[in-house]
Amino acid sequence: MGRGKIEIKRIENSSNMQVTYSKRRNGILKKAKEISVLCDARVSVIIFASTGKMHEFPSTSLVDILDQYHKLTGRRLWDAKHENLDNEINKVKKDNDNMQIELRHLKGEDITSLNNHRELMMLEDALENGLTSIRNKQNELLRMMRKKTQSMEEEQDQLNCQLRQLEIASMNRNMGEIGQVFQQRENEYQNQMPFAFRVQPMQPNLQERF
Amino acid sequence: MGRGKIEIKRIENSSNMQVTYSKRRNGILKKAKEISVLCDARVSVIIFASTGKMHEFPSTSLVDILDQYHKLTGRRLWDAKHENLDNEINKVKKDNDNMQIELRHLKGEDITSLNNHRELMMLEDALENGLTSIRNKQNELLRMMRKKTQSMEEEQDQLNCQLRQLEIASMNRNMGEIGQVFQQRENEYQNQMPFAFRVQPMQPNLQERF
DNA sequence: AACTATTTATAAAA
DNA sequence: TTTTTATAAATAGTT
Repeated sequence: MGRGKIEIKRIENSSNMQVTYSKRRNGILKKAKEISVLCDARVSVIIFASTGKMHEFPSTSLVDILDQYHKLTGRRLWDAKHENLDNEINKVKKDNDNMQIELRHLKGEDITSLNNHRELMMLEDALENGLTSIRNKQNELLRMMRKKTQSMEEEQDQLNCQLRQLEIASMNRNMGEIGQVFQQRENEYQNQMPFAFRVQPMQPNLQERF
Repeated sequence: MGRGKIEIKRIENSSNMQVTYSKRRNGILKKAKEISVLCDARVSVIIFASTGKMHEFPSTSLVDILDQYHKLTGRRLWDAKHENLDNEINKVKKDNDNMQIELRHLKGEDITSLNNHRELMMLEDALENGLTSIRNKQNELLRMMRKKTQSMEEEQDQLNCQLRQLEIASMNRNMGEIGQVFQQRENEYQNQMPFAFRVQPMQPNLQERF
């Protein structure tokens, strides 16, 4: 279809090839669009020029087409990662379902389906064990709290005691100052007063404890 | 390009469409091959008929083409899918972990980490509820079993009764025969014997029940 | 990028 | 389906 017939072999003239490529590429994409409309077909065309540039029809939804490709041919176009993810998700989902059922059973839901005694008894045992553990734990907590409060009380006692001692010490120091004042005066008046009136420090025994 | 010009819109006549599809499909595949040779291009054409049948060019190595597609466009066709799968897997795994923890707690395991009373009490409640449900269910089962045995007993009683009746009926029939024999004899000796010795059928009231 | 002679594709018919 | 054939469409070579 042109001025002359051409052989179907690589066009060596680069610019000729470029032109032909452009024309034929448009032709194919147009025809792809046409058949998809005329015949209700799904078409994917991807063309890479030798230069590396790409053109495609349709411009989207290749994923869908590839899914269909996989379904029909059994040829898997996706990589191992995809498959792994699929497998993993299935496994995890199964685990999930099982656990959900177990949980619901433990909570006493959906047990209408359980009609054999053995299963019910196993459930009961599990629940009783759980309850025992929980109550032990609670008791333990209680004991710990009691211990804690007790030790806190002791600590407070000790602190109170220390506080009192500090107060006493402080008081004592004041007393000491007063004593010094008296001493001073005593010295001043030493020669004027007989020894019988000399003042002794108050509570001398408390000073020993400091 | 045919006997008449056609509009590019869905061909409603099914067999016409079929013919057109076949011709145009061949046309596109041929042109794909041609451009790939003429212009040293890489081409992938995949066509699905509305019936689901697939044709492609080239018949292999789509994967390579898709690799190139990815390199050129940066659009990784499976990234979106992978991401979705990743998200889903993470979500499900999280659910899984939570459920596992809940399960272990309900079973009284790993509760050392639970140090607040509120949680422990909630657990306890859940377990007690579960236990109540289970026990209710067990009671229900027990009741059903009792009912069942009761109805079975009743049925057996009834069967026994019917059996006795059959026995009685059978006996009665035998008695009847014996009675007939006596009757016969009676007839035979009727003239020789006075009426005072005539035999009456045994247990005449049992016959009424049959 | 347009033109156009020619080839090719294909619509309708068989 | 495939073939035939008249015609539309595509395009090779030219401008």
